[in-house]
Amino acid sequence: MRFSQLASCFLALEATSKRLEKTSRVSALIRQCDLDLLEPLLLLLQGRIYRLIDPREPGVSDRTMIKALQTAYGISPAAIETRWRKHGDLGLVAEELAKAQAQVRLVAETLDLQRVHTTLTKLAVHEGAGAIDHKVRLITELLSHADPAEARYIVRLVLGQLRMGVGEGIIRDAICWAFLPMPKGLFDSNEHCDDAKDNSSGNKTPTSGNRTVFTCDTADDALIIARDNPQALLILPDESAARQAYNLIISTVQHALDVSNDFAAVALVARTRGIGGLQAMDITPGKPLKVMLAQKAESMEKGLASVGLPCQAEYKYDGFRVQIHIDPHQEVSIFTRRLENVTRQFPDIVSMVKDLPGPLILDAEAVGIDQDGSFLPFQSISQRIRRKHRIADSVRRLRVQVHVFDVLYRQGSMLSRPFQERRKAVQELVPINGPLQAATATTIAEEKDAVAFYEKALAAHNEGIMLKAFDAPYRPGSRVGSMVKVKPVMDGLDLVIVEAEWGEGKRATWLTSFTLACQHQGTCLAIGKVGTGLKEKLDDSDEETLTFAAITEALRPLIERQEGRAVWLRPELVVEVAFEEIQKSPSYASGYALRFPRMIRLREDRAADDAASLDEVRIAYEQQYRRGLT
DNA sequence: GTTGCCTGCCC
DNA sequence: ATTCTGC
DNA sequence: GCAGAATGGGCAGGCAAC
Repeated sequence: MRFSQLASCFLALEATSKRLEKTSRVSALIRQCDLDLLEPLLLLLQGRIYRLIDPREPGVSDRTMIKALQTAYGISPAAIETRWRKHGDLGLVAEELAKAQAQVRLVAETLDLQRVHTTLTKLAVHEGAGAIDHKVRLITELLSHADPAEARYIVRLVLGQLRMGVGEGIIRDAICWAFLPMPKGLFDSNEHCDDAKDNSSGNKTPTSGNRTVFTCDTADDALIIARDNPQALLILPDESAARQAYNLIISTVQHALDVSNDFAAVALVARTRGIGGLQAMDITPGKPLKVMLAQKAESMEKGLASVGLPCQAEYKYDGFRVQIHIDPHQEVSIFTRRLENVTRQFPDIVSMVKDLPGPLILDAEAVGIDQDGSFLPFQSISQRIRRKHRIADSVRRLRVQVHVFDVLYRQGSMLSRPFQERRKAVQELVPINGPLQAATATTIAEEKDAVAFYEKALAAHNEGIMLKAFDAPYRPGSRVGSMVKVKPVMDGLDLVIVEAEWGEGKRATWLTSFTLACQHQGTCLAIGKVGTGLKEKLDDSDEETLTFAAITEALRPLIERQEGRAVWLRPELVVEVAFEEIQKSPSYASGYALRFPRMIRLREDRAADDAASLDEVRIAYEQQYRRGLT
């Protein structure tokens, strides 16, 4: 397959926000792709170079890419930054430069998909001195053969930012559309689907001919027929049944992805062994699963409404997520939320669990504790997560305590078991106290129970609580309403904007990142940046809406100097910023920084002198750890 | 030899 | 991590 | 209701620049 085919698919995907159209285009592409190219194709469609579980990384981001563009197109870094500021996307910069060069350059080899992927793979080679030069050469080599559209996507692939609105959901659905039996009549009325099919694969798609029509009474019947007849076209009694059947087929693929985290393997099984093959795929202790994520609740009331009563509440610990595996040989491995293997970094956790009855998969939070057993701030424990050297030393200095809150595998997969049952397994497996312990939890019958437990959690220096629906299955990688977090709302601070940066992607024409400062003896001391909380679109029903456009215009007259994407401002505009915590900062001039900052509103009534002073920040810093003790 | 920028990944 | 947005 | 794309601070490691 030529890389240009992928590039033109990317162009079409970028041009629409409609999910069905995206799904249709992706499915057309994977349907016509040779089976041995499925792996690179599916990776590149996701904007990845390596599989999720592959520990390799390209090691190239903005700065190295600017060097590569400099080498490839002979343009100075300053000029590249200027164009970056204009387009908000280095891929678009490359495309522009490639266009300008196309007139001078004579021949170009055509790039094929396999070659592009293989070359990108080589970015990860670590070879000490000269590594950056090597990466620059690899990128330059690809760009020298790329037409403008290809250049755009080569750059974005290297940076891991396709910005096409295509994620795992659409690729999952596309695998279904391409390789599995489908109910008739669901998307026929959607013109885009037919469109894409006709355009890119004509009438001879592997699955469109020779279809046997089956009439099914229910969605469950349809799934059975689909399993036994890979070429089936399913006729359901009505649209609702057809949709149910479709959802069942999608869930089958989702299940296979959940347990494998490997799109190419799943696509191959779908193509060669159909639904039965997908259903037979199962969790393998030792292979990581994605973790289930919690939604944030605006209040206790809304949180409880989301999970339903009665429910379970747990402390929300300020540590990091660990998925602990014991395989059939009783070998332990530990994975982070992003499926990084951190077993080597945590020998202490390995010894905590090594005598549990495997095979087993536990979901837990690891928290740092000091000599007295009180919690350490997240910054401390984070020193251990990526450590490669002097690990034994760090194990001695930074002790961890592991709070187990879920069991995903115990005598078989527990994913579809109700949470209540999984939680019972936690209690059977893990003690209440000690270095490895069950997360502190309670049953909530009504709101006042939850409030009392929440107060207790805060008094014990936790971030807040988790609320979990008793009957919910474990949904790897999803952020669903059956699991919510409730955290305190912190007071905001009024701070002055002293610098800003132009945005990227769809926010390229606005200032989108703002450096904040507090006051100290007549000068501004930086305390961090904020770049979220503002809206892209004006909300007519809300007079107070703060948009990127509005703040950009408010700041424009204050611009003193610009360089690349950076903007220096006269410190006049005051904004209210919310945050979770004030931290000691090793980098900001004030000595403090805000954890999870977000913009609340403009304070046009305030002058720079009215912004928070360093003393106020210091007081807020000291004060925050007393919360919940009163 | 030391410092500082860059990257990726925790939150 | 938080937040906003489109389907 | 969910996925995706914007954006935050700080950490270790690794390379380049000094």
